[in-house]
Amino acid sequence: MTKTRTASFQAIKTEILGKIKNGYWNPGDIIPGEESLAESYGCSRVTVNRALRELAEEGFVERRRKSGTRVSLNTSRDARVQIPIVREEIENKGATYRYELILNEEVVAPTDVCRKMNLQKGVKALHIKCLHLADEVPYQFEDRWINLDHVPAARETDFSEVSPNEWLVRKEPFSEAEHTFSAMLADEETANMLEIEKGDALFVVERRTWREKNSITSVKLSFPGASYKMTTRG
Amino acid sequence: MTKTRTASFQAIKTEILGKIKNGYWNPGDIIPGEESLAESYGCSRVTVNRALRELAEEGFVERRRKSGTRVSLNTSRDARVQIPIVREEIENKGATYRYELILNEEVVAPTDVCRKMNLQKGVKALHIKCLHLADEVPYQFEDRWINLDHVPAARETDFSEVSPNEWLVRKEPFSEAEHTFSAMLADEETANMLEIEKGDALFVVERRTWREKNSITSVKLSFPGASYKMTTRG
DNA sequence: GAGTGGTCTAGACCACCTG
DNA sequence: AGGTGGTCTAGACCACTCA
Repeated sequence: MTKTRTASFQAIKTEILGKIKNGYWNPGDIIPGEESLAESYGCSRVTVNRALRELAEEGFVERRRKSGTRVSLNTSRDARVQIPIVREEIENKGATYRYELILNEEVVAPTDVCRKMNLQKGVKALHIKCLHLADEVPYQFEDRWINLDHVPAARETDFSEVSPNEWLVRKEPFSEAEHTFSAMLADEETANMLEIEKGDALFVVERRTWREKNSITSVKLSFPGASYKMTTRG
Repeated sequence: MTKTRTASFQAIKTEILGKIKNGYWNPGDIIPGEESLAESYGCSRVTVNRALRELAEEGFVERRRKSGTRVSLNTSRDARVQIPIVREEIENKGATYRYELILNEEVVAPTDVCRKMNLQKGVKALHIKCLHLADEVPYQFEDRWINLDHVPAARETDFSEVSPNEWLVRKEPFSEAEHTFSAMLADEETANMLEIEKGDALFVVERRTWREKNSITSVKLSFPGASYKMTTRG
């Protein structure tokens, strides 16, 4: 109603969010349609549309054609996590980055890897293990499988120079990624690699990426738990 | 050029992303202006604008007035993490949720908590410990501090019935939050609470929230590492 | 079938940044 | 000072979904 002079989708977003916050509209309620809101805010429908679209992206409302826009029931919130490139992450801390290739072989993928990457049984894939160091201190142990069907170029790449992480980012950008975070105890191999004790805490990130529904890679990144923190704002 | 019949910002996004992926435009390169792209795609500038705006949000390009749009140098990407409400998380798995209050006292906050919550030394705050169970199995141990200066109502709330998590969400659902994920070994108290062994792996989420720059709460959530996974798509 | 959101257009003005 | 992105408008058509 109060037509803010600097009328904008931003102001409308804030106003609508305010009405959700203070209980004017409750979870599950349907809020007025775009047209009606546009009229009451004295702006065009496109502007209201953008405000609502962004609120929907941020999870505050849910929209459906015909039935309209309603305040989300689900109170959970999205937060953004930055998934950095290891090298950049280390260098941003002012440390010197070093990379060490441990293993690079084309072998038949074990069944759990086949499942994760939608591979047929018995198909060969590229298995790579490597270590990322910050100022010569082990920082991250990487255990990766690459789908050679979709990334054949990986076969002829010299991963002793470039880390598969960076190479893939540059050559094979992904469209979809799935990350799983968990905590576990270090097994012997990982402990040796990271120069910690077997049974120490590990922060583990498992990442699977796809390009147009084609599986590209599946990787397990292990960090010494005490040292790794990932921060996000939400 | 090839005006896709279903011409759309989406198609333009894909096309531009393709040119970034296949190296037609490299990181750091400036890509043509909106007007020029609009002309070559045979669409309006607003449509190109939306495509580029979303690519910028997703981190593929960076935009600045006057200087234009360039392909991002920083290859890191944002992913979205869902931070669920414990009860919903458990119930969504089909398990029965139960909540148990362990501790609820108003005490002088230790220095590390003061620092985290911007409290003056010697100020009292509400300290709550509680346990969330799924089908009677300990699922999450919560160790929380609430700032009574900004949330005085917490003093008179009966947290044996409502978990502080849900109570706060209902009272102040839209505060700013910061999350830190890490892995650590269970200390004795946490191990007892979660019915695991001391030294087992824990997945730890620390969350701090604010309302208008006023610190509300600081909480440490511990999960048995092997059982907790947090998934994200990006 | 009808109502709502999803998107597009053409033209316009503004705000910011850089040279 | 001028170029580029940021946003707004009015009107239009489409697509999905619910009754």
